[in-house]
Amino acid sequence: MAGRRQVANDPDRKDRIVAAALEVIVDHGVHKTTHRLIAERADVPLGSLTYYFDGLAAILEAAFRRLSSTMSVHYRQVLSAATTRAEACEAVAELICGTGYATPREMTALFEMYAYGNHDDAVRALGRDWLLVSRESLAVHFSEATCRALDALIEGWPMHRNFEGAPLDRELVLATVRAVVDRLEGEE
Amino acid sequence: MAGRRQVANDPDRKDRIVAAALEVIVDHGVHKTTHRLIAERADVPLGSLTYYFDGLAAILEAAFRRLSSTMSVHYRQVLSAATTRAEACEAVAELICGTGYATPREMTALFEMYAYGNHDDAVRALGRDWLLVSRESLAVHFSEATCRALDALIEGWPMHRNFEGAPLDRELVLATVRAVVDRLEGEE
DNA sequence: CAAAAGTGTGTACGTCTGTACATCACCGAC
DNA sequence: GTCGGTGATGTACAGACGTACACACTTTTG
Repeated sequence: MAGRRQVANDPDRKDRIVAAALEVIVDHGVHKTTHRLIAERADVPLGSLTYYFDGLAAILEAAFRRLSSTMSVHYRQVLSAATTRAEACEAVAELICGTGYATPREMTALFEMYAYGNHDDAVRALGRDWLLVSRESLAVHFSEATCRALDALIEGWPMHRNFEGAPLDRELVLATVRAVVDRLEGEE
Repeated sequence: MAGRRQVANDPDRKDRIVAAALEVIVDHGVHKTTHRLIAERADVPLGSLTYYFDGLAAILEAAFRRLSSTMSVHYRQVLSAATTRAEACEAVAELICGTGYATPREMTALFEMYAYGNHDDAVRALGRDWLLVSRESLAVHFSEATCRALDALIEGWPMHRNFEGAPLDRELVLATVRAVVDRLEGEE
């Protein structure tokens, strides 16, 4: 009978590969992401990639999984810290305007994920999950209808910031959020 | 002196290539878009692509230019048909929920464009232009601040529809649009 | 100790890629 | 007719790609 399994020499090597893959995706785009670029970035031999992963698609899926996981955490943190409706509105504005969620690099990665998800079932599922997570975080404070509307704002507005390059007008964002919340939830 | 220039055998061949490129992008994603796939789809010889375009990047740029042009037209049509504020709100809801703007295939193409734009300056500029066009179309009916908020909704909401697969709740969309407009423009 | 088993790596291979370019088909000028 | 000259194409090629796999190394087993 086989005894205790041996321990990997470098247990977090797999994680390093995934992290490196995400960086390559952000810097070059999925369309120019290759085994060799990732291996170089992660400082591991080329063979490691095929040893730990079943092809490039598996690496990309792991990278995007990491991305959505990272963002979900911050997303939930910001929203769960709010206790009143007013605070929740400010939290939403913070998500839209702030630099914590959706840094420029994360936005780039998110675009790549959305685009790639349309051609890869596993990543598409990841996108759906991410949608549900964000909606659940909002659902603590708002009705389902309001969640859908706010979610659209949270996704759409940072996209514009990404193209314009200029920071968003926080007052305007907050006013819009409050307008939606007041209307759909009923004033106060 | 050289006489009249000869006429191309197939003057709209270049257009066919661009159209085919966009289809390949939608079906396979930019990351799997190749000269050969495009040529096959357009039913032109491989050599035509290098004859008409300076590399794959140029083809992709032309394809995305075609996309944003197509969408701009419909976008403007829907918005310019409105004469009152109420009609303009319904036009915005139509853009978000309707099947004319942002068919599933167009949404996929748009994702590819946004993702690719982060790695190609020409396409990035295209994204900025598209942003300005949509904002100008809205500016006919609304203030600049309102345009920004509505634009975020118009971009963000169809993204969700894309992932959920289910059609949007038109009543909810319309109510949200009105909420934003009423608050930012002042009630009536 | 030797042997076996498992972990990790460097290299080599077949395929596919973008692109250059010699070549062809066609048309107007003479 | 012959002869450029231009639009267009099929092919060939160098390089990059994903991936398989023989091999080396380390640890456990006997």
